[in-house]
Amino acid sequence: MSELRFRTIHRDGEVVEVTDSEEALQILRHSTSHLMALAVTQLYPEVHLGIGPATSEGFYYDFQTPRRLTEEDLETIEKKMQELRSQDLPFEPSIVSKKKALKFFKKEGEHLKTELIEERDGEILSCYKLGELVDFCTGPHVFSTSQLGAFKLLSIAGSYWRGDEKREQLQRIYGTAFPQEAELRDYLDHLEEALKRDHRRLGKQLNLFSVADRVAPGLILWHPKGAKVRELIEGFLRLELEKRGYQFVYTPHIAKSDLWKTSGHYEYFRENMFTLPLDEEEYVLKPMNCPGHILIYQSSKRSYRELPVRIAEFGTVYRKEKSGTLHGLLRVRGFTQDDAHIFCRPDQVLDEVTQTLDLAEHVLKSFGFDRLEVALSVWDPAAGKDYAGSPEDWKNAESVLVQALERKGWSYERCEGEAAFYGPKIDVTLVDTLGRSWQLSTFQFDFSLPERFNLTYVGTDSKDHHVVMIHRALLGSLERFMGVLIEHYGGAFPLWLAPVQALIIPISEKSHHYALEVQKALREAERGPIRVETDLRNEKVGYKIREAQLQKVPYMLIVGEREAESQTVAVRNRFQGEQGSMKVEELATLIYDLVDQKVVEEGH
RNA sequence: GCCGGCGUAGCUCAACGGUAGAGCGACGCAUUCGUAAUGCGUAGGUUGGAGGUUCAAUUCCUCUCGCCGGCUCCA
Repeated sequence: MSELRFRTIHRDGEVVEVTDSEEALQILRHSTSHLMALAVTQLYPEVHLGIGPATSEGFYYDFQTPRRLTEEDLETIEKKMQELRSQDLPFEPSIVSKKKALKFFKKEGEHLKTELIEERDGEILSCYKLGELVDFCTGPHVFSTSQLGAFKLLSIAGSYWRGDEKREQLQRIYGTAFPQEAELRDYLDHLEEALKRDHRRLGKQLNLFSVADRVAPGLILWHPKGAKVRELIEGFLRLELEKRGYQFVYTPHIAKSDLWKTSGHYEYFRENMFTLPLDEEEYVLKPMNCPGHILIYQSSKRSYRELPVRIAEFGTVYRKEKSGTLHGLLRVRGFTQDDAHIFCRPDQVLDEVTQTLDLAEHVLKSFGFDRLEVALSVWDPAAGKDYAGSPEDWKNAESVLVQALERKGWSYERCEGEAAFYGPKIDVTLVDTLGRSWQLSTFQFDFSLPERFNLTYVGTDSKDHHVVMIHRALLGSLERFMGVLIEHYGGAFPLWLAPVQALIIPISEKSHHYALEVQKALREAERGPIRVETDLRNEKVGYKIREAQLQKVPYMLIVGEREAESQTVAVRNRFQGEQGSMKVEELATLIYDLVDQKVVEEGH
């Protein structure tokens, strides 16, 4: 981003030189949104204005529109904007009394603006006039439209007024703006690049998974290659968890609704649950794994000596998500959580939480993720919500989470009122290539379920005590994680996760026999099978290589008569190209080393 | 769920009231080839589904299913 600084006009008419580029960019975008609003009101006089802020990627403006605008209208609006910009219109601030402002906007029929002004404290407020458009706005703005940079309108979408789905729906026009034309072009290129990495597109191209109309929306068919990657992810996790004392279980996919009544899900999570009638009974397709794990915990009397008990499951759950929210692998109706529940004594909680954060960090780093954001969600005692657990419980739990975060040295954002009703939590999110945040790891206290199921252990005093329960997931859901992983690597999985690690390419039929020998040797290698396939099709080498490249296979092993003669393979790396010939055992060793270290090669 | 857009061969896309087409892929034949596409041929479609308007619908209208961009919600 270029150094950006310019003079702005503030609400009281003061002229200020903005030197912070980030702030200047925000002002530029906000001012561009006003220009758009002016263009829209000129073209379609019947529209009413909502709000039009700058965002991290650009800007938008919400309009109430009697005639529905479509994508085709964007071009017209953009042209109008260009035209208006060239008139060098000034942004003119004014301070007016609330009373006068209300009178003005009421007269204009701007009921949305009126609503915002009415809720505003104070007797005076500011407006900005651009052309004939007067907007209630605190500014600041650029001086005049000639200061605006390059802009482009991107999309049009619905949005609820004030983000409330019970209120009317407006039309939102998204756009972006940059100081320089070249920066805008770079941004548009970036969007296109992101599109190429879209996991839905790559899922199809690399034959990893699909979603079939005839099955249902939001339910994933994992094809052999996608299933292989998932299996590798699960295998790695299982190993790491078992090392740390987790015990794996399996629990049924359906259970009588009574169980969900006890857990409280039937009451609080009902609209998200699939229910099935069965004879006189009603069954529920499990939306969560906790009740099953709890019943396993409860299957015997637990002594303080055996705590903590850590019960883990790759548990597949089903949730009735709203149809409009479904999105490839990232938002689905059936998904598998890498779920676990820790049952422990109060004095063990801090260590457990800290260890779990350690584990999360280790696991996420192993997959090549290091740009993470951490949020601590706590209650808002003032919200008057129906929280489970006592104020002391909440205070203690929060202090444990904070201590654990401090031990890790993680910076985090404290989100008041964001906790679930049953306990505070730490969430780890990852920002994907399209700039969207996806929650992966979560660590949640639960004050509700131990109560509802009366979960106890026998203490040293031989009396029953309530156990502390923590829900935790590291990858969140395997579906979502797979989606994030695909986009992160643009489909070129690191060697240890690649569904096919090497493709053997015989030069002609004459080398088929040797190719299959190499395949056998690698599949039956001493340190474990290497995932290798052979392309025996009647095609030229170049053709097979091109396809392997497009399939992002880490190694291509070209074999012809020379290689058969010397018992070698000609190695080609998907990023570095030709690597020369080596003995089959040498190649196997190379692969094992890279896999053991979970190396992420250059070129991603 | 809501608002807007879009559904044509396995995939990517043409045709937009007048007999549905291309490239890639698949299959067959020839070729036996050295690091990102060998040539020729063949098959493949109730244009997502149902109804309607019309002499005639892939094209226009209604409903429905699905997908896409957002909003709300969320792993």
